[in-house]
Amino acid sequence: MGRPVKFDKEEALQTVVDAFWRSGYEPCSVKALSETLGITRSSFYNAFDSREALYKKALEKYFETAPSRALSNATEGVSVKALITKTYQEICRTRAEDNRGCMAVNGVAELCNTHVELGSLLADTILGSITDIERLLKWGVAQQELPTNTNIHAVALALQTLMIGLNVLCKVVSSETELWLSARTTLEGLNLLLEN
Amino acid sequence: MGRPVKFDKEEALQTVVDAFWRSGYEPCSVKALSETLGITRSSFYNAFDSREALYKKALEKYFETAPSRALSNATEGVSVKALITKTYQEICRTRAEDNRGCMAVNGVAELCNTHVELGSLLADTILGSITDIERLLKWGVAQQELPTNTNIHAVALALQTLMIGLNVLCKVVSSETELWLSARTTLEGLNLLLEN
DNA sequence: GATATTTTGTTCATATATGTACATAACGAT
DNA sequence: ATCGTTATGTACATATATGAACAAAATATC
Repeated sequence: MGRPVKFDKEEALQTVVDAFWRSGYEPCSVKALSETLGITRSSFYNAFDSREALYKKALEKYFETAPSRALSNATEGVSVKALITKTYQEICRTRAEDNRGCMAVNGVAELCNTHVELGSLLADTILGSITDIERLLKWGVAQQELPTNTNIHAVALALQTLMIGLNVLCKVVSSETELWLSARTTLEGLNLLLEN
Repeated sequence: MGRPVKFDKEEALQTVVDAFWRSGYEPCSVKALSETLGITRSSFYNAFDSREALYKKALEKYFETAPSRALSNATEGVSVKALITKTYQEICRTRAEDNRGCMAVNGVAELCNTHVELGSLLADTILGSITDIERLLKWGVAQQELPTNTNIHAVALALQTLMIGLNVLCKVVSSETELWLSARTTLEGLNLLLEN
């Protein structure tokens, strides 16, 4: 059944994730990506329908290991404060290592005003993340970990804003300690800090 | 003497600010900018040394009217809490109007990993902003508006992170009410909210 | 080993992008 | 009106970028 592909498609996708993540969408031309992968543009177009489609696939793959998945994948019953504290610590740790920030946040900043299709896709991921945080906070109220009068939506917005801020700040402030100082201060103010 | 310039340079610079601000650095090629300005590339290169140099000038002009200048230009004696509250309200208001965010924050997200020169310039503006906020908070402590044990650096980092977060979030959440809900919640937690 | 199938390599066509070079145009000054 | 000066318009050279078209290569199946 036809000539076999010369390169590992999964490995290539990971390479592409790293490229989009670090450099953004526009700097990664089909030519540049193809050269990075060591394939011709011809093979590129054959393997991945288009650069836009590939970016979408890369974004999905990115989310498989993004620190924020801990908030989305949480199950009812966990300590909400502990989970939030740990997740933001993890964000600070990983973002301080490299300084690429979050691929989705980078994408929002780069594309929301220039690329209709990807811009709204990225916007939706942020909105979805806010919804996930709201779900988590509701559990926290239900299990009496958080005050009954907690403004779920307001706190979720504040948490998402914090996450976005950290993911951009890490490009300027590369110390994990400094990033965590920022996050910790905000979380404490929101009464969501619970270090073990 | 010599042939007079055909276009208003100040007006052109403002147009360029808007273009860089909305679309980012890379999408604004010399060709695109020249066409927007209605001049030839020849005139462009003659008027502005390079695209990079023009971006720097545009960034300066941007800061002349950025909402955050209120924090940098503040003089000793003002109510720190009131100023901070008002400034963040103003940020939410203006960012909700258009959804361009902050030109510097956009630039950090886009360029810090791809453009050494502009990347570090933009990073420095963010670091400078943190210093400005620290100065303000010190006044607040000195005039006993803020507690003596205030961790100046930590709160400044948190405020800067909030500002960055809002300036990206506004590309996704275009309601002033929602943005302010996020900002208000964080400021309240930091004990910096003082609405009049 | 001939064939169908799929990837790969090459070429074509076209548009963008940058920077330079040089001729021309439009002014002020003498 | 000529000259120096500066902006502008045009042209040149080169590199990037995209997408399609088509030939060539490499496999599985028969």
